[in-house]
Amino acid sequence: MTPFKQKVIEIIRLIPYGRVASYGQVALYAGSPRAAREVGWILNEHGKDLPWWRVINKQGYLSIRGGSTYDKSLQKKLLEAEGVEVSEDFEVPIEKYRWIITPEEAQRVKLPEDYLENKIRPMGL
DNA sequence: ATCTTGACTTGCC
DNA sequence: CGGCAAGCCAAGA
Repeated sequence: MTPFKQKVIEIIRLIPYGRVASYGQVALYAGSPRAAREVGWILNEHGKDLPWWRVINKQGYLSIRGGSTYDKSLQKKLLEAEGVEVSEDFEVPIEKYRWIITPEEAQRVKLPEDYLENKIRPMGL
């Protein structure tokens, strides 16, 4: 269990009910802006202990692949149960539901200071 | 040690 | 819209 993994798990647990975050966003908050792929790997491994359905890709699509333990239909159901809109083709208006970390939470997970000073936001925001 | 893969993202046609 | 390459980090072969 690497520190990065621990962080990622911590971050994902911070995502509130009814909100979503992208893989890249989680990676960013965990201190490695480009480790989005690793986030997916971690979710696949620790999904059972996490609100895995609140993590989607940046374009708003549910990224789960066929072979995974989890599937899009279940994710769609779980999201809708929290009030998040999911279209027929599994697209979510992510900007509408995106979770932005608060300074308090950032401190709790020891997010490097410059992330806050520069007011770094999720990629593309 | 080296190479491939992946629930990703971005940039460049 | 769509495809493709590169970057990233860890796991497995």
